[in-house]
Amino acid sequence: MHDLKDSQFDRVLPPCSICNMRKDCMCAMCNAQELDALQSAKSYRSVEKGQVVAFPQDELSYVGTIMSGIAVLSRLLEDGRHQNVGLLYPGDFLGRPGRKKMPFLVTALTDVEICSFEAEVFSRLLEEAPGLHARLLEMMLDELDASRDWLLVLGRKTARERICSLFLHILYKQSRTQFSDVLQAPIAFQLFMSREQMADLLGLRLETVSRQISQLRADEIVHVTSGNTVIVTDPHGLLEGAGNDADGGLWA
Amino acid sequence: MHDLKDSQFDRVLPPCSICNMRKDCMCAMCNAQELDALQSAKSYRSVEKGQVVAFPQDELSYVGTIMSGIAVLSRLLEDGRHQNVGLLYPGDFLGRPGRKKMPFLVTALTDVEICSFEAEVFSRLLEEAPGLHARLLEMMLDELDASRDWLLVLGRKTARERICSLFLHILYKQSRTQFSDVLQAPIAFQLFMSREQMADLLGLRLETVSRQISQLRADEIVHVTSGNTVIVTDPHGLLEGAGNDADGGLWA
DNA sequence: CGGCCCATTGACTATGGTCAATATAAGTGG
DNA sequence: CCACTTATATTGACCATAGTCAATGGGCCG
Repeated sequence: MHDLKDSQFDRVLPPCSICNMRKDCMCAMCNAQELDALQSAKSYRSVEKGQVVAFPQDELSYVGTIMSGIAVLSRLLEDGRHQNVGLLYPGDFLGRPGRKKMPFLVTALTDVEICSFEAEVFSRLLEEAPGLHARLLEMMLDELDASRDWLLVLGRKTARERICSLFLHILYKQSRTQFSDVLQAPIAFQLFMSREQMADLLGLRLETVSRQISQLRADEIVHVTSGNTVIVTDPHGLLEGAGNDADGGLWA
Repeated sequence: MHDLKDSQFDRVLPPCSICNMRKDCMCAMCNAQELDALQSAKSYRSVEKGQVVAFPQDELSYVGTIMSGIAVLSRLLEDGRHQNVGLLYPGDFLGRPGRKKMPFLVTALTDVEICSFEAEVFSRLLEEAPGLHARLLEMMLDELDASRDWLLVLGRKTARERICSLFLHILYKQSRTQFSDVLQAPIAFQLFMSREQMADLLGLRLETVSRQISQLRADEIVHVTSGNTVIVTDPHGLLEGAGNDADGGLWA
C-alpha cells in the first residue's frame, strides 16, 4: 500500500495513534479506519510568529488542525480598520470545509504548527468519515458559541470589562481544568499578543488597552512583567471586573 | 405502516415532500428515506409575537426549523444589559444539537411557526441521516460567518454605519436574489423590531438608534412610515453609510 | 551605544450614553 | 368611532467613556 518513499515521508510525522492533540481536535471521534485515512493524507506545516497564514479572499489550498501556537482571524474594512474575530488555539480547526475562500486574514501570533490536509482531499475524507463529520459539527457549534459570547463583550461591555474578560478567557484556555480554580490563588499567563492585537480583538484602541491595564495594575489586580507575563494577584477582582457571573461570559 | 390515527395526524401537517422551506433548511440535503424519518417525527409549534421561545439556561426540549416569522437570540448580563447575538429567519435552525442548555434568551419578534422535533428523537435522527448532518454543518458554518461579520460591526463601526449595515442586512435577507439589485431602485422593507431591539442588536442605546435614523431621514436616504416600514430612497447612500464595499460586511 | 519598536502617559476631542421632556402611535373600552 | 391609556419613538441638554494626536519612556537587537 505504501511504497518506500511514502514510508520515509510518514516517518517524520508522529502517527495519529500517539497524537496527543487527538482528544481536542477534529479527530477526536474518529475510529481506527478513519484515522488511517487521515494519517496517510496529512502533512505538517509551520508558520512563523507574525507571518500571515492566509490572506482574505485567498483560496486556502489546505485545511488542518493547529498543533501548537496561536493564530488570529481578522476581518478588515477598506479604510484600514480591522477587527479580530477569533483566536485559533491548539486543537482548533483551520479552514472552511466545503468553502473555497477565507473571508479573513489569518495571522500567526506565535510560531504555529499545523497538521494539514489538501482541501479537496479533506472534502473527500469528510464525506467518508462520519466520526470526523460529527466532531467538526460539534467544534463549529463551540466556535459559534464563542463568537456569540464575544458579541456580548463587544456590544455591551466597558473597556475595563473587556480587558478583564480577555484575561479570564486566556486563563480559561490555558488551564482547561475547572475554571473556579482560577479564583483560588495568584496565577500567571503569557500575554501572547501586542496591545494593538488586543485592541483589535476587543474593539478598542491600543491606547485604551494600555490605560486599562495600567489601571488594573494600579488596582493591584494584575502585575505585568517585561516579557508580557501577566500575574493575576487578585483573581476575584478580575472576575468582578469582567462584569459577569463566574463563567457566564467566557468565550468557551 | 401508518394506522388511521397517524394518518389523521399527518393530515394537518404539510408533507415534507411539498414543503417549500426545504431548500433553505436543514432538510435540504436529505434523501427520500431521511425525509420520511423526519416527516413522521415532526410537529408544528406556534409562538406569538413578543413571547419567549426559550429562557436562558433552560433545557429546550425540542429543536426545529423556523417556518415563518423571525426570532432573536439574546445574551444577558446580570445587571440587565443584554445583547442580541443572532436573528433566526425562516429556514434557520433553532436549538443546539447534542447540547441540552440554551445559553440564550430566544424571543419571537413576530408570530413564529416552528417545525419541531423532540430533542432526543432528533439526536437519533441526526446520527442516522448523513444528509441532515452534512447540511447542519453547512448551516452552522454560515451562522459562524454571520456572527463574525457582526463582530466587525460591533467592534469597529460607528452608530450610523451600524444602522446602515442592519438595514442592508434586512434587505439582503428579504431579497435573496443578487444583492446588487438593491442598488437599482427605491426599495422598502418592514422593520420588524423596536428601536430597543435594534439597539440591543447593534450595541447601542435606543436613543442613539432613533437619532441615527432621524439623521438618515434628514439625509434623504430613507423614509420611515408609521407602521415601521422603511423606504430606501437612496440605496447608494445606504451602502456608503454602511462603511464597507458592497457585500463585504453583510452578515450573510 | 544608537536606533527601533512597542508601551505608557498626557491633553484634548468626539461619539455615543444618560436623564428627562414631549410627541406619536397603538391599544382599550365605552 | 372616539376618548383615554399605555407603549414606543423622538428630541434636547448635558455628561462620560473612549478616541485622537502627540510626547515620552523602556526594552531589545544590531
